[in-house]
Order: sequence, then structure tokens, then C-alpha cells
Amino acid sequence: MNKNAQQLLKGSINAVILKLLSQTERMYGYEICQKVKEMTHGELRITEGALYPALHKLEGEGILTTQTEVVDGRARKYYSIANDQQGNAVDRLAMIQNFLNQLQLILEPKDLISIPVK
Amino acid sequence: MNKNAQQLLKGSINAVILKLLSQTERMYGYEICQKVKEMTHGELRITEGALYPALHKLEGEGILTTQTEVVDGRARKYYSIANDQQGNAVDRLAMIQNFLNQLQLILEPKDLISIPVK
DNA sequence: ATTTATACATCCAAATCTTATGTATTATTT
DNA sequence: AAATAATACATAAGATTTGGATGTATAAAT
Repeated sequence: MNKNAQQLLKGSINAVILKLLSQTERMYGYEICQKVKEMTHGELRITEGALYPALHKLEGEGILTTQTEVVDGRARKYYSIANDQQGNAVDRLAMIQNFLNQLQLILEPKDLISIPVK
Repeated sequence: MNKNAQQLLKGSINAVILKLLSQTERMYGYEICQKVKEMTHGELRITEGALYPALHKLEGEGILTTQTEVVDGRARKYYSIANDQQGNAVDRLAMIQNFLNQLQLILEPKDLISIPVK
């Protein structure tokens, strides 16, 4: 993986967290790291030094709630979107996606036809 | 413009600069600001406090060269991609675009069919 | 005459990221 | 059996980046 791609991740970690949690109910930190690696075939990596502070911040803001469990002798901290924050999370995501679309407008000025998967 | 979209710009200013200069030969700072506003219908803004340091840095790295001219009594500093750095700039851009595509893979997992504009 | 637009630039504070480091348990390899 | 890798959390230091404020200066518009 190249370094610059990593650098670029700035600002988008929250988007990734919210997106994944909006479709998976609950996940733990390590799981999020792995999922991102897997989904991007290893081309994108969220470092733990960036992820955990981001998770803690979202928790502190009340967007995420946590449940800690012990699985196979190891502690796991599951994060999920707080019940009363679903709408909030959706709004944040929409905002971020809009931003990325605007950016694409500049970087890749093609006609993009999106066909929803079912 | 909402605040969060601004925040997200982190890391992508260089991409915007390189992209615009790769297709316009030369531009000056203020022009870049206006162009971005225009292309995104006012939804994305590059602030001068972010743009000028970024331009200076790219110049310092030898990626960009400048010519200063006085137009209508006002100084203008034109930036262009250095002749021997065209390839470099293309590589940087490709890297950034790849990153964004990976991010889209997570954020908007749709089938995207791109049809180049002619 | 005053405000807005053009055009440059810098500084500071806040936010974010990378890298490194640390703890601890379980699984795998040697 | 011992060492390494994987799992899973977390924090701290330092670097980079950005937003917002501020500043200079000229031309155009009100």
C-alpha cells in the first residue's frame, strides 16, 4: 500500500464507521479494520491509532453506544449506532457522500450512471 | 455550505490542484478557488488559508512552477505543472483517484458504469 | 464615499493522522 | 517447548493539514 493513499484517509474515517454500522448493527474495532482491508482488497487500511480515537469520540458525542463482551478470553467492545441517533447518522453519511460526489465532479468528470444493486 | 463537508476536504486539496492544472495549463490561486466553487455549484470551497500553503508546498517540492504577472494593476501568480513533472503529477492523481474509488467501494456499494464524455 | 470583488499572503488553534509503543490472551509455527 | 503471529484493546508523541481570522493592496461597483 502506498503512503499517500493513507494520508488521504483524513476525514473519512467517520464516514466509514457510520456506513459499516448502518448496515451491520454492531461491530468491534478490530473487526472494522479487517472489514475495510477486505472490502478494498488490502488497498485501504484504517490504522488502530486513528480508529480507536475516532470511535471514542463518536461514543462521547452519543452517536454510538457500546457493549463490552469477552469472547474466547479476549475483551471485545461492540459499537452500534444509538437508537435515537439513526437519523443523525444517516444525515452525516449523506453529507459526506455528497461531498465525495462533488469531489468526483472535479477529479473524474465523467457521466456516471448508478444502478442500485437490486 | 455545511461545516462538515469543509472538514472533509482534508487531503484532497492537492488532488484538486493537480487535476485542474493538468487540464488548464496554468492557473492562479484565486482562480482555483473560484473554479472549484463554480464546478460544484458552491457546495465545495477551498479556503485561501488552505490553498496558498498547499500551492507553496507543491512549488517547494518542484512539482509546480510559477510566473508572476501584473494584470489590471493587480499581481497574479500563475502556477503550472513543471515540464519534467507531468508524469509525476499524473501518478499522484491516479493514486488519489484510486483511493477515492476504494472509499466509494465502502460508502456507496453500487454498480457504477462510467461512460467517458466523448 | 463606501462597499464589494479581485488577488496575494500569513498566523494560530483545532483536528486528524501515522508511527510507535504498550498490555494481554489465544493460535500457530518452529 | 518456545517463539512468533493473530486477535483486541488503548494511548502518546510528533507531523501535517485545515479553517478562520487577519492583513495588504488595487479596481470596480454602488
